[in-house]
Amino acid sequence: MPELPEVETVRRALTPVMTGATITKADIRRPNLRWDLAPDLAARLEGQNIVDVTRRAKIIQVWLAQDVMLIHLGMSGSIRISDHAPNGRAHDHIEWQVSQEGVKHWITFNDPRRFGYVDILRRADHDSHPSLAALGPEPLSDAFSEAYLEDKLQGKTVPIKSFLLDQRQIAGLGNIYVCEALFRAGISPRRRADTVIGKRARRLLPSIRDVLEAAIAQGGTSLRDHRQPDGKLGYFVQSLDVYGREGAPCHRCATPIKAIRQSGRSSFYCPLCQR
DNA sequence: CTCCTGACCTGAGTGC
DNA sequence: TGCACTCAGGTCAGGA
Repeated sequence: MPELPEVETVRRALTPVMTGATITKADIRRPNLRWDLAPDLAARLEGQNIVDVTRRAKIIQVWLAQDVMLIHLGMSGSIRISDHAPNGRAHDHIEWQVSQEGVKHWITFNDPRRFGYVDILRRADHDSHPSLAALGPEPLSDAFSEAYLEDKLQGKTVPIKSFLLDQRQIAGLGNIYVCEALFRAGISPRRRADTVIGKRARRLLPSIRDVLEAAIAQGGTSLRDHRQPDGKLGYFVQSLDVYGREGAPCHRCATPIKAIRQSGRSSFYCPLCQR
C-alpha cells in the first residue's frame, strides 16, 4: 500500500506527537507480523524518550537514545493517532502510549494483511540492517541525480517499470507512483530500462520528483487502506493520471488508458503519450 | 550476477 | 445469500 508519499504523510503526523515524548507503554498484541517481533520489543521501548522520527524509503524510523525502531506498513498497514484510549479495532497489532508534558497520545499500528513489520535494533547496527543496507538513494535527495540515474540504467534489460520498482535503484517508489511518473515522463512501462536515454532520461527524474512532491502535498493516495493518522483520506487519488484508470480517457490525448501485467503487477499507461 | 515467479495474508469486489 | 474467484500502495526466497 503505502509508498513514499503515504509513509511521509504518516511521519509528518507522528513527528509532533512523538518527538520529545516518552513511551509510557507498548502493547504488543501478537508475536509476529511479517516476521517474529523482537521478544523484548516492549521492554526496550517503555520508559524511553523519542529523539526523532525520520523516514527512509517506505520505512519510518523512531530514534531513541540507544535504539531505533523501524516501522514498515507493508501493503495494508496504517497508523492512527488518538488523544484518548482508542477502542480496539480488528488488526490493531501494536499500541504505543506516549506522553509529553502531561499530554498523552495513543498510537496504533493496524495491518490486516500483516505484510508490514516492526523491528528494533541498536543505533550502531542501523546501516547494516537487511532492509536498509541495500536501498538506493532517496528520490527527493541530491543523491538522486541525472548522473546517478544514467549510470544505473546502463545495461539493465528489465522493463523501466521493474527498474523503478527496484528499491536498490531508487528507494520509495511503488506501483502507483511508478505508473504516474512514467506517464508524466512520456515513457512506456514496457520500454527496456537501458533504452531510457537522452530526452526520456532527462524527463524521468523531474517526473518522479514532481509526482512524489505533489502526492505528499495531498496527504498521499487513498485507494483502500491508506488513511492519514488523523483518519483523513489522502486526496492525491483525484490527481492520478493513469493508475486505476483502465479504459478512461487519457488526460492529455483522450486515448483510453491501457492496463497490462508486468512481473505480476498491473501497469497503467497511455499507449499514445507513452513510448 | 540478473531476472522472474510464487508465497506470504486478509478483505473487498464481481459474477454466477 | 452464498460461493468461487480475482485483485490489492510490498518484499523476499528460490530457481532458471
